[in-house]
Amino acid sequence: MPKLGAEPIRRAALVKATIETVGEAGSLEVTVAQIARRAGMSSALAHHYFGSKEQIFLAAMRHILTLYGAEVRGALAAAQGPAGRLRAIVAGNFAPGSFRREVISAWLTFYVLAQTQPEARRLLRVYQRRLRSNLRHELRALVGPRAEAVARGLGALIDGVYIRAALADGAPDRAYALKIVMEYLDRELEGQP
Amino acid sequence: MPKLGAEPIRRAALVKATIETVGEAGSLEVTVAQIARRAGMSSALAHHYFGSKEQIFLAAMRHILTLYGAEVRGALAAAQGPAGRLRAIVAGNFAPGSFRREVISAWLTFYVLAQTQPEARRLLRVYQRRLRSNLRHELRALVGPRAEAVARGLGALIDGVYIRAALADGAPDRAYALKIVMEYLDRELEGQP
DNA sequence: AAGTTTATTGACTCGTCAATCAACAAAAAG
DNA sequence: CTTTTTGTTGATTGACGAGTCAATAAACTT
Repeated sequence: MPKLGAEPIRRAALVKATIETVGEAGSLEVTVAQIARRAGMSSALAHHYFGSKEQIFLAAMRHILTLYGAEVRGALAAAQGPAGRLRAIVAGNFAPGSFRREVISAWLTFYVLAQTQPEARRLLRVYQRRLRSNLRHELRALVGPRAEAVARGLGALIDGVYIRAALADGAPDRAYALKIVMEYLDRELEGQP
Repeated sequence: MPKLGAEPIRRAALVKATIETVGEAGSLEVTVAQIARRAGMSSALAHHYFGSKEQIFLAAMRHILTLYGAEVRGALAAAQGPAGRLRAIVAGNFAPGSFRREVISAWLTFYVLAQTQPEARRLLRVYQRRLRSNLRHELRALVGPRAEAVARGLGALIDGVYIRAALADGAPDRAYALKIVMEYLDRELEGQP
C-alpha cells in the first residue's frame, strides 16, 4: 500500500504516539513496539525511519520543546508592556498544548533522559536559557538588578509546579498552577514602579 | 563465611549502593547485579533479602526520605520564632546529606518511579504533605490567610530548584539554591509584621 | 554430634526487546 | 516494460536481565 510521501506522516505519528505512550506509562521503559502499534505501524518501520529508539525519544522531545516555544511566542504576541509580557510568558508556559497530562508526564521523564543523553540535556538547557533570557529582558525594566535572580526563581518555580502536577492525580489544574506563579511574580513586582 | 546478623548490614549496604548507582546512572535502568556488585555481594543475595528490585528501590527511597526528615528536624531544633523556624525548614531542605549529587539525581528518578509505583507515589506525597504542613504552621503567624498559598509556592520552588540542580553539571551549589528560595520567602514576609 | 537456621553464590531459566533482514508491493523513472 | 526507489512487515537474532534453585558452609541449638 505504498502511498508516496509517507515519511513525514509516519514520523509525526510516531512522535505523537511516543509522547502519549511515555506520558501514559510515566516512564521511559516503553517498547518501540508499543509506540509503533499506537502509531499504527510495525516496529520495524519505526526503526526504518528513526534508526533507533534513542532518536525516537529525541524527536519527541524536540516536538514538545517546539510546541512549547510556539505557545510562548503566541502568548507574547498580544501582550503590551513589560509587566504584560511577563504575564504572557508565564501564561504561555502553562498553555493547554503543553500543560496537559501526557505532556507533563513526558516532560518529567525527558528530564531523566537528559541525565544520560547529552543531546536531551542540550535541548533542555536551550529551553531553560531561552526562558530565562525572555524573563530577564522584561524584568530588567521592572526590577533592575534583581532581574537575573527573579528570572532564575521564576524558571525554577515553573519547573517545580510542573513536577508537582506530574504527581497529582486527576487533570492538571491550570488555574491553580498559574495562581502560584503569578503570585510570586506579583510579590516581586510589588513596590517598584 | 556466615557471620550472623548480616541482614541489617547487607540491607544498608544495598540501600546505599542503590542510591549511588541510580544517582550516578541518573536512571532507574540499573541492574540488580550492578547494585549488588557495588554493595559487595552477589545479585542472588540482594534478591534473597529484598525479594525484588522494586523493593530495593522502595527501601532506597524510604532511606532518602528518612534522612531528609531528620535533617529538617535537626535544623528546626535550634531555631527560634516563626521566621527563624521557616528559615530553618528551608535550610534543612538543602542540608548537605540531601542536597548532593547522587541524592538529587536519585530523587528525580524516584519522582519518575512514583508515576507508576503506588507505594513510591504514596511516600512522595507524605513528604510533600509534611513539608507543606510545617511551612503553613509557621507561616500562619506571619502571613495569615496567605499561609496555604505561600506554603505551596515554597514547596514547588524547592522541588524546582532540586530538579534544576539535577540538570546542572558540577557540584550542586547550596548557597545559590538557598539564595533563590530565601529571597522568595523574604518577599513574601515583607510588609507584614 | 546431629539437626536447624542463616549466609552465600554460581548456574540456570525464561522472558523481553532493540535491531536486522529478507521478502514483497506499489509507485516513479527510464 | 523493466529498473529503481519508497514503503512495509513477519520472522529472526542476539543480548541482557530479573528472579529461582540447588548446593555449600559456617554458626547456633539441643
